[in-house]
Amino acid sequence: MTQTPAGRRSRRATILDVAAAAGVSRQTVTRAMNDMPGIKTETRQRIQELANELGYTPSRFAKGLVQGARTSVGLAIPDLTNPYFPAFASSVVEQATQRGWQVVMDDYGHGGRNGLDAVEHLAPHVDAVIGYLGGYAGQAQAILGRRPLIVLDEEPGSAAGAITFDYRHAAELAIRRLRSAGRRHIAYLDSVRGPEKPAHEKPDAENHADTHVPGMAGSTDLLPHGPGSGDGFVTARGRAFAAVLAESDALDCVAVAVEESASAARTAVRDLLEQQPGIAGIVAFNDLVASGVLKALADAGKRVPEDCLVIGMDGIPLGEQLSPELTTLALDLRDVGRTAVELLDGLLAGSLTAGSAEAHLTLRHRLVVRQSA
Amino acid sequence: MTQTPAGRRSRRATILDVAAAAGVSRQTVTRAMNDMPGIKTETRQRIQELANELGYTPSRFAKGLVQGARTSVGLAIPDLTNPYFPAFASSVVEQATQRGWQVVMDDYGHGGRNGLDAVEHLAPHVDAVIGYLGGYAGQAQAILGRRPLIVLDEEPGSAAGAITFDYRHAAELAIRRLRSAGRRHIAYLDSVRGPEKPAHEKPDAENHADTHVPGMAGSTDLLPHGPGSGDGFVTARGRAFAAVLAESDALDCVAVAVEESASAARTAVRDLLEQQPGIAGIVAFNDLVASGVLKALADAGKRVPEDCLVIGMDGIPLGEQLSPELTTLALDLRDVGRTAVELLDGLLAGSLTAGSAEAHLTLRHRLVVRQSA
DNA sequence: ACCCAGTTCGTGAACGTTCACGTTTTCACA
DNA sequence: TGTGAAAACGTGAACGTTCACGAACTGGGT
Repeated sequence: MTQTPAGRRSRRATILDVAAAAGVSRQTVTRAMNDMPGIKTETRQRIQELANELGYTPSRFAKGLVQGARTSVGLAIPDLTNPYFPAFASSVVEQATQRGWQVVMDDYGHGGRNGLDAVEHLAPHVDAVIGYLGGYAGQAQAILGRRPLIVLDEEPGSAAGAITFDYRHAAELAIRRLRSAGRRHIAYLDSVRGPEKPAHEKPDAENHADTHVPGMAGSTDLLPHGPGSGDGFVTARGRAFAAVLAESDALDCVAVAVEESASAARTAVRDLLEQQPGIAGIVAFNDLVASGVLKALADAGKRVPEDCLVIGMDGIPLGEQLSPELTTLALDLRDVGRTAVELLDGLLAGSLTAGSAEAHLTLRHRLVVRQSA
Repeated sequence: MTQTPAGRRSRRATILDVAAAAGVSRQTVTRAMNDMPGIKTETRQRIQELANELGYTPSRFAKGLVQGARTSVGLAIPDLTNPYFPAFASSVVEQATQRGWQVVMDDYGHGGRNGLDAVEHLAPHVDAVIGYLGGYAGQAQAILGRRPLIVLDEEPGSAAGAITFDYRHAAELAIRRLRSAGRRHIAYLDSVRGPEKPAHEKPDAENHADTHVPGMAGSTDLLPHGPGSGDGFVTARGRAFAAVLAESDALDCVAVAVEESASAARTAVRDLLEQQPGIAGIVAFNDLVASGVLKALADAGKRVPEDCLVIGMDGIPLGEQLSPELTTLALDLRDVGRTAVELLDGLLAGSLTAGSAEAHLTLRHRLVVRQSA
């Protein structure tokens, strides 16, 4: 009937091709393919073999069109290579799979793309998005329309839901630890990465800026003085640390902002120690940076924790493997992923309303004491 | 017209709802939504606003049905939490995105699922699959029918394409290094994870098996004696190491199989060193295991590399942060991901035929010499 | 007033599947 | 040999969009 020569196959086989080959109707093929009742076991097998032979695969589009969508969620992540994200992504995938959802993933860190590009890429294919967008919550929600968006580590704006972190609490834990160990002269090693930094600007690893902050009660003016200023407190984490610092008794803290890598941190701390050898405690933007700090301290012949305490942040698995093992402000990243999916589930089910207070959760770090502090 | 009350929305808005609201036809709405020519800018804007207001999102199913599929590839990965995989996954996503494809991801490591479950879960939604399936290449390809499957670290079987690794070459590199350093008494620390091990069997970290293998030329009988035997060479990596070992001059090698974690490796090596303090070189299944080896050696007061060399495998970023920094048989995981996507691209474009020799690539490790060996 | 070209918009058909029925076949039992 | 119910199978309609084409409207030049 068809003009297609036997050997070649010009277009995908459809259900009608199988039906014709088996001498039955569409519906019978449907019954065979989906293991529905009301069909003889014999014909079912015959059809399945025939389908296999013809290379027939049901069109997911036709199926979705008539059956209504299975939920598919987009997952936007800046960089899987950063050890912070895999545990989170893994947890999201696990939770979504449990619910029978599928996860369309975009790692937008490479090739100069940003969180908004990721959402634009995902939007046509998904019913919702979960992601670390780095400041594009509002615009992303506009692209998605009524479909729920869960942003992480960012104020929700117009997004349907959000998970943020209590960085003030984390800072309090770190500072309390430093003070109870009697360390007065400390440093905060921030990341140069602000929330909306253009992706193509490659930060210079050598070019870091020091800012001396004589901590004194009442002085809360520790936010960046302006764009491009030399202040070392750049990120939300850093600013929270500065704020808590200002409210507490006099601690002498110097802030340095470096590229978010171990090697950049290593050179930065080397330079810092030359200028200020008396530093007795260092809090790092994250564990990756902290690992560079440990290396620099070892280079300088300082003992950790005796001469200088080191506290990291995030609690990635790397920390346990370092020596000394890293004390860190840990986040249960699998818990973060699970919570994000639960939020989304609530929004999709209607038990939660988009933009409501219940759809904005704040999680806390806990201090995991190992060897470095 | 519709019975839907204004406040509630019972079903998704369709293109007809927008058309009715704007007083135009379907086609005009299509033109407006897809930025096609042949429409007044004024009406275009009016329709877009209206669509936004009604929460209209074009059905991806209807669109796909009429336009023909955008390629969507499934990515099956055993465990994103294992630092081996993120770089690979990230690279696959990057390459796929560059081609305008989307990636549906499944991390099947949690909840007792295996590679076959992952493919079953992905199959209805994708046009192809790339993945580490751990021995299910054949059955997975059967599920996918004519859709191409690229398996990694596994013989292709009936799969369309495959990427395997030259573990013999890696073993040669390691052994050459050990011998040129004059180390005769060595150990291989394998993983207990065989290729098709049932997922629910949780290996006991304490229960590892030693096997003493007096290396001698000609003795190639180093494969496992049977299921559950105590032989330490369990994995493809281990067996390749054993084979190369047997072909080379006498090296005294003990093989131990442990759970694939740093802590398990640590205790195993502790025990091993008590029995055989003279071990002067250790090759580990992967870098994670190697990091445990480093800890155990430090515990025992051994200096690395003076007293004992340590060589890891995979070249994950962790290795650089350890002290001493880990010498390792590195794989460029981004390259692996890129190659997998290129293979798939060739298969989809027809420039490569499924199951052909050209569709089976073998990549090699290279020895990255750092401090530990 | 007329025509023509270009612009703007509308209509039938098709994509491939499932759903809700309706029709035929089977078969055990009276 | 009917009979009736259950099993097996078939048919129109619908899902929501785009494609190919055709119709109507616009405006400038004669």
